[in-house]
This record gives sequence, structure tokens and C-alpha cells, in this order.
Amino acid sequence: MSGKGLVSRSEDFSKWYNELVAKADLAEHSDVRGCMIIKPYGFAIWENMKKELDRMFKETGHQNAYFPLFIPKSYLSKEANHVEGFAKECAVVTHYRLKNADDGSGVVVDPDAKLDEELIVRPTSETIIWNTYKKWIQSYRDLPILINQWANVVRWEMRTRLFLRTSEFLWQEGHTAHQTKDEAVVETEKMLNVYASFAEEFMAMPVLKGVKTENERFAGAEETYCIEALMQDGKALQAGTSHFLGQNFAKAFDVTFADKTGKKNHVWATSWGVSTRLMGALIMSHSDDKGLVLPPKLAPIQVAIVPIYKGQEQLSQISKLADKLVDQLRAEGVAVKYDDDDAKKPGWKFAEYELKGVPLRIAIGPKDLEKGTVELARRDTLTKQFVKQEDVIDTVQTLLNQIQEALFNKAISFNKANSYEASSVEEMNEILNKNGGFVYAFWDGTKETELKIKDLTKATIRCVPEGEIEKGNCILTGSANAIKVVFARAY
RNA sequence: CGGGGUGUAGCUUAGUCCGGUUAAAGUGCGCGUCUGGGGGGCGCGAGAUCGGAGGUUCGAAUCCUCUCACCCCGACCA
Repeated sequence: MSGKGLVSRSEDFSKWYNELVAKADLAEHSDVRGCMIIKPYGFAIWENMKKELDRMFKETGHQNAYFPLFIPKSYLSKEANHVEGFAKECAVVTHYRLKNADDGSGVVVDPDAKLDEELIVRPTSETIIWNTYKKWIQSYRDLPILINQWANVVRWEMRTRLFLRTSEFLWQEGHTAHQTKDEAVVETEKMLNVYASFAEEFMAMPVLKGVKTENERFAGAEETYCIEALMQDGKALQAGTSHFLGQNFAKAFDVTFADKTGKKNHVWATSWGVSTRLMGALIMSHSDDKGLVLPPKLAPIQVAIVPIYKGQEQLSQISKLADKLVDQLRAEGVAVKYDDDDAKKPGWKFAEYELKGVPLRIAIGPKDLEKGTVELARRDTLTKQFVKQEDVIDTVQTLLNQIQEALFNKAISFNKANSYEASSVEEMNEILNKNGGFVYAFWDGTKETELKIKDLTKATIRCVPEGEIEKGNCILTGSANAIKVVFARAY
């Protein structure tokens, strides 16, 4: 299953991440470049994320649907910016059949099975969805359309990293259609807030809300809202985006509706998504040199119970207590695992559950049976305490809540400690070289300046943060009336 | 696409420079046994046509040519 220790974060953060993903049984590389196999433990975390997000989408009035994987090539060229943004990373289906090679060397593509029009494996579904919405929308009575889909998409990225950027990834994409601009903007902001509260409440990960600069905007969007998180190595990670698409796609696909007066108008649109990249964000937010640290609200196993025993008789006595605790904890909705695997010794299991980020561990041995206690260990602080058997259920629930809160608070402190202000490009560079982090600085609003600063510092503008906009002098050009934005080096 | 690296047992690797009997170790796996409060000990066993193709040679994991794949660092990136 998993070997011993990890490289430390300070030694090589990137290597630490890769080893952690592998050793905690989250995912592994497939034989296809850039693709990953999400293993059951990793997938269980994703499923928990999905479950909560899905609930939140439905609570905000959305329904799930499913649109096809393949998109006719011609659809993609209908929205000019959109195609420009995605063309370079599309997988294309050109044939529909294989045949046995004449020389017996295996199968080859059958040249007779060439498609008249190539199909694109969706990198995102705006085009096929808007092509469909065209048929669904005639009147204002058909609006709004509030649809989400859970799907896989493919983007042929040059360089990939498990969870953070893979050629194929899992995500959800919401696509909504509205009568008015205001309504669409409200929807865009609403979903950004859903993402932000999911990140904070469930992932225990503070995020910065804001809008992207034009340069960083989604291809085809009028405005891209985002949540940005700060990883332990000081690099920023875009954790979710919500796009106000204006009437761009409605115009490209000729989607109009008749309003109450019978007048035809183009529909206003939004799209929003989060992906398995959130797994990467979760891993890099909380984990330590011993392994994964999972927030209780997303942990597939919240409590692991490990028996310590000599011989079958002791084991069966311990099991009696353990089984009772399992029943009681399950009744309270706690995800608990009793690990009585005789092939592994207690010490091995302790290390294993730490590696896998299980928030709480209960050890029960003969001494506990005598004293009427159990040993309760916290993953986040690595502290242990003895708890009376009759208090276990309450204590577990209290501690799970405390851990969730503690992780969030710790992440907030980290975030604060690594947020800076810079009044010159040199100062920003110094800060980034030393610590990384979010750097607040004034920017004159031009693409030229943005790119120049990126050139000089490798930092990009993560967002124009939400709230009142501060004005000052641009850190590059010195021009007045520049706005305060957040820079960081990013994944 | 540039730079670096790897491919040998399920996994991690040694061996490759400098060719030489039956390809080595750790881990994992199976059986037995002693164990058990922080990744156990001992014994036995199974497990590899050394990424692929071609070549040099009496002899190739090792040398040569070609080739495939993946990883890492960059550039790029809703």
C-alpha cells in the first residue's frame, strides 16, 4: 500500500505533494500522459465534496442534466474569443473505427472511417449547451434556465500535475440563461458565494473573492469572478470561477426570447465551475510532513478505531467495546472505521491513518479495559488524551467540530501572515522570493503593465478583490488613479 | 516545445561507466511461528523473457543505432 515517510515540505514542496498523493492512496498516474486514476480513498473525498456542492446548487434552485462529451467542431468556432482560448488544447476525434493491421501487428485506424466533421472532446460545454438552449428558449416564460452538470472534460495541457492540472478532469459546470443582465450578474455573484462558503465551511480553506482582469478572463466571458486560495508554499491557486457571459453566447448561437411586449431579446448567460483541482487545494492547505490532514466535514473516515491486543481473547473483549462505539457513532452520523485487521500491527495503523489524514483515532488496549478509558488522538495537533468510555461519543463530536474550526483558523492565520502590501515592483519581487503569498499593490489597469510585472516577478494578478476599490499610484508606471489588486505566483 | 531524468519482480530501486556462470536487495505477497500501547522478529516459499526493435560479440540489463512511454523543471494555460 504505502511506504514510509514523506519528503518534508520545506525540503521540496512539489515532491512532498506528489509523494503524498501517491502514498495516501489518493491517485496515481495512468499510462496516458497527464491522466490520472483517482483511487477509492481519493474519490471518496471528491464524492463528499460533490455531495455538499450538489446540495448547495439544488438549494439555490439548480437542476442537474447531462450534455454529450463530443462537440461538433463547427460549434466551437461560433464564439470568437471562446475558440481562441481553447483551440490549442482540444482533443479531436477524427475516426470512428479501427481495423486489424495487414501485417498482424495489432489494430490501426481505419482510413475509411473518417468522420465528415471532426468531433471535439469537450474542454467545457458552453457551445453545445447554448446550441441546445436555442431550442429550449422562445419566451420569457422559459427563463431562467438553471442547470448544472457533473462531467469530465479534456484539456490537452502542456504540463500536468495530479489534481492541479490533468488532461482529463472531473468537474461541475453550471450554465444559466436569464432575461436580464442584472439577473445574470446576480446569479454569477450568487454562485461565487456558494463556492466561497463551500471552501470555507467544508474545506476549511479561506478564499479571496474578486474579479479577474481582462487578461485572465475566461474565453468568452464579460466578467470572470473567482475565489483564490493560498497554499502552504505561498503560491496561489484559483479554486473556482463564476463567469458573467453577457450576451456573447446568446448572440453566437442566436438564442433569443420574446419578452412580455413580444419583443425579441438575446438571453443573458452565466457559467461557473469547480473541479477536482479542489482536491489539490485541500491537500496543500492543511497537510503536514506526516501526511494528509483532512477537515472532518470532508473526511471519508472521521474516526478510526485501532485495537491493541495480545491474543484472541483480548481482541474479542476489545471488539465488544469497539463494536458498541461504532454503532453509537454511526447513529450520530459519524463516519467510523474499526480496523481489526490482524495482519497489521497498531503502530503501523497509527502511521497509516495519520498519512491518510483521518481526523480522530481511538486506540483501545487492555489497559483501557481495566481503566474504563480509550485513547483519543487528534490528527491536526497530533495530541492524545484519555477519555472515559461513557464520554467517547460526546467527546468525538466536540473534537470533530473543534478540528474543523481549528484548521480553518490556522489557515486564516497563515493567509493573514502571508498577505503583504508592496509599493514597488522591487519590493513585491523581494516579498515573493522570500515568502510567496498574496501581495496587494496598485496597478494602472493596462494589459501592458500587467504583463510587464509578470515578466519581472512571475506574479500574476489573481483578482481585483471584492469590496471598495482603493486608488493609488501604479507600482510600475507610477501613474495615478491605479487600483489595488492582488498579485501572487500561482499554480 | 526547451532542459533534466527514468524505464530491471506487484511497488521502490541496485547492477549499466569497465560485457562473462543461475540478474541482486528492500518492501509487498503466501505459509509457519513468536509477537502486539508508534511503521515487529525469525524461518520457508512464489514472483523478472531487464520498455520495444534491430545490430556488434563466442557471450548483452550492460556497447551501438533506432524507437516508444512516462516523470520532473521551465515556457503555455478556462
